[in-house]
Amino acid sequence: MGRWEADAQGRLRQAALELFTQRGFEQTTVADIAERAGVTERTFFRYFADKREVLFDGSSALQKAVVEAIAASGTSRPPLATVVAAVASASPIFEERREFSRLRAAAIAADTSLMERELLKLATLATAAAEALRATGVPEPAASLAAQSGITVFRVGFERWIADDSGGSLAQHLHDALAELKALS
Amino acid sequence: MGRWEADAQGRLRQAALELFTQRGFEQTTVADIAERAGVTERTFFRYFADKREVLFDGSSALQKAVVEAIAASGTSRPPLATVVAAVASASPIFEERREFSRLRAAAIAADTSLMERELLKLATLATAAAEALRATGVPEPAASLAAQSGITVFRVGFERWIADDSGGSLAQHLHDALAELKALS
DNA sequence: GTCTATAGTCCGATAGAC
DNA sequence: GTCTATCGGACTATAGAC
Repeated sequence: MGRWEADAQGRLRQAALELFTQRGFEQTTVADIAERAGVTERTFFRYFADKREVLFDGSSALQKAVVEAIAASGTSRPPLATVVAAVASASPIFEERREFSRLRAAAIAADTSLMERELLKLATLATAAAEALRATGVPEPAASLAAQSGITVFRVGFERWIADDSGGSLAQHLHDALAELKALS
Repeated sequence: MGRWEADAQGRLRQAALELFTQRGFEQTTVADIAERAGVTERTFFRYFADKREVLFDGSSALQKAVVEAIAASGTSRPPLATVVAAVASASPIFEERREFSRLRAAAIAADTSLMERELLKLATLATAAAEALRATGVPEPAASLAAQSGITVFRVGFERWIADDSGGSLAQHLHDALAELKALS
């Protein structure tokens, strides 16, 4: 064991979420976060490219899971159902951390610049999903439309899961949102 | 007329697009833009809340047009078709400025932080469209799903219109993208 | 680990239009 | 005089350079 406490990255993430929740994103400086985590400002920027990124370092794992699920799904289902099923297969990532997910979503909803970053991550996820669909033989523009619509289902289903106090699962809310979207056409 | 050249805001917008196109968003400072427009940095921030916003001050006009078109459309059509028709009715905003639209889209595609702002504006537009749909009696979650899917159709149709050198109209590309999305379900 | 450029805010000052 | 647009300078935090 070294001179420093272990898992500086995890402590920074936790400190940031607490401070953003208490006093808001703008009222929190990187120096505040670093101090609470017991490191210097410089160390914060070693782990996170910018101040917002501290709430988003899990998004690459989600993207990896979704892309792999699409690649493994074959061509049996229609592409929109494939994308939603891929997201649903990754839903334990959120179900296991419901309170964290709730606090994180509240912090993002309260700050416009965090919302921008959230939308960028979701758009990047949609682009990766579209590429995975094309690799299974889905042509454009169907691949992009299915991928972006699948992410729309995720956004709406996720929002309702966060707001649902009756214990419904994220997977169930995703399923319901997909059915609603299909009913629109 | 006065001491100053007229339309400082328009000159700033034009100067910004030229500089972003030539050397990129990050390599352009606000001082550069202000200098080219013949004003000071301080004046730039009187017109635009931040450096990115200089490319987005038309978005409120688009949102107003879309919301009014939805409100005027009644309940005859299904909600997804209503949203796409509302966006299509605003398409002259872009058709009349195709070269500007193309340069602006290229600048946004080349810079991540401009893409974040673009996504935020589109999400805000979708939220406003959903509220307009609810006002015509469409319940949730159908209103949010139809609004976000309508914006997805806009994104895909717009991208193909920009890339289309054969003279197809934006309205036609929106119509085609909607048909493709319906075929996915 | 220090140093610096840029974004963005705040206060006030000034010059012309009406 | 009042209103509006511009300008000047000091200031903080982010973020990258050295």
